[in-house]
Amino acid sequence: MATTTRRTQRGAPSLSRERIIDAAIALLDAGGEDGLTFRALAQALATGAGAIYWHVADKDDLLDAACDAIVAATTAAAVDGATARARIRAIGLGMFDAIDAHPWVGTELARSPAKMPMVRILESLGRQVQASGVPERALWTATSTLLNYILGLAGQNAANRRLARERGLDSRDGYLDSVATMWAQLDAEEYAFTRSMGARLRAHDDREDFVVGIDLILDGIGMACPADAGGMPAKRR
Amino acid sequence: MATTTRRTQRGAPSLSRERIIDAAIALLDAGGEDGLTFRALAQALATGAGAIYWHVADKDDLLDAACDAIVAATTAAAVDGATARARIRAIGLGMFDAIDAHPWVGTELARSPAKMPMVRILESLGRQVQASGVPERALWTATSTLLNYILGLAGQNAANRRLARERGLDSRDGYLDSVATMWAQLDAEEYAFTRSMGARLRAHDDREDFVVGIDLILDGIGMACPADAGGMPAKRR
DNA sequence: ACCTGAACACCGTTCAAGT
DNA sequence: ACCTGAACACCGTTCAAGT
Repeated sequence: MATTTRRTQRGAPSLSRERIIDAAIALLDAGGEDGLTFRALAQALATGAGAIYWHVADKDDLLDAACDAIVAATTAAAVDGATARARIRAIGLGMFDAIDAHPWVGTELARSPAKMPMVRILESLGRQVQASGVPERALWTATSTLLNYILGLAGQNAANRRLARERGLDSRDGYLDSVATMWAQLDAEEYAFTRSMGARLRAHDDREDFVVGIDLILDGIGMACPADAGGMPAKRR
Repeated sequence: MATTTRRTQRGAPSLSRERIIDAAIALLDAGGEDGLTFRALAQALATGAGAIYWHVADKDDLLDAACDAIVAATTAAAVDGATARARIRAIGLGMFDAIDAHPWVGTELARSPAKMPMVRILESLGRQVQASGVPERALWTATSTLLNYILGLAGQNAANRRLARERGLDSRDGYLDSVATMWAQLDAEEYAFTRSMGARLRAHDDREDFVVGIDLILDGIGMACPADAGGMPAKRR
């Protein structure tokens, strides 16, 4: 930020929790989870490593705060949609895109349940599931199934991005290709199903498949599908 | 193993990939992901840290192999069930119990997609989804939705166990209690849904909820429910 | 109150040297 | 072929000392 220099001139504290979190996010985006180091952070902020500990408890605290900054912005933005179903899709897609832009968020979500980021997602989803008319006793199961699905996919996406980066395969296609090739070398009998999915793996669109999965769970919950006439669950897709 | 001593006496190689993996699993079970260290491993095997690198590429390789040993045993054991639906439940529960016994497996699965452990689960699930009569074009989505749900829950369970351990809360109840207490302190309006789920959180049974989630997804897939007369998807639970 | 930066106790990994 | 263990290049975290 250009304002930082001026602020420092005036003698106001040069460091703040917010500046530290912003710098941490920048490092994480640039270099993945390995990119965030107290030494790198200190250098980026032109300070000593120890100074950071005045504003932040430890690395876990910093990671949580960075993750929460992304998740809070995402859940706050995902409010569009005419129906509850559409709004649930929007929340899911918001998380998908956020993790696409910041893969480390997917890893961090898997590491820190029961913290604020998770509560935000739970609250957003739960409200919409409730609004859709799911009966009281099914609310918890329905919402946590959705949440676990989203988290599972988030973790996988994050890990895939990390592996692609480590192997120097920048393009998503190159990475999927290498996985499909590995699948093709599996035993033909023992891994018949996996092998048969190779073509699908190469061709598939993560984001599209993600929404189909959400819809499938919503069907299972028994939530009315807007395309349906009578509001009964869709039978097949 | 008792035979190890004898083997060493005969001058056969004292170290093997298998022995290393077994020792790694023991360390991971005893001390979580932090418990596995090349130094601790070397000490447990009464050898030098460098010797391990003759049998194992690096820590990632070791972690993958340890994870795969657990997952392979789990998928191989989960073959029971009269219907495809029952067999899918068995696979899911097998993974649930394996991660309950070895929480680090949940973390590792989130870290290494497209490796053998994941392929094993994908294959087991996919075969049963296929056997249940899900149409060809829906196979990929149905299977990967199930897989992502299982992985998401696996990761959360693993993280919860790790946090409970770190905070010294051995009992599961104590940990859930601390989370529920945190939820109760949230803003009453902004987090109305989460707060309303506090009682459910304290009372719920992870394992039972897990199966309900699987059933819910299977309903969404449109898989026949054995309890149903006509084989149509259940409408409500 | 806030910052500095050297120091501590660890890591994973490598590698010359041994057998 | 297999093992040893010291050494290297890192970590997160602490803490006396400064302003």
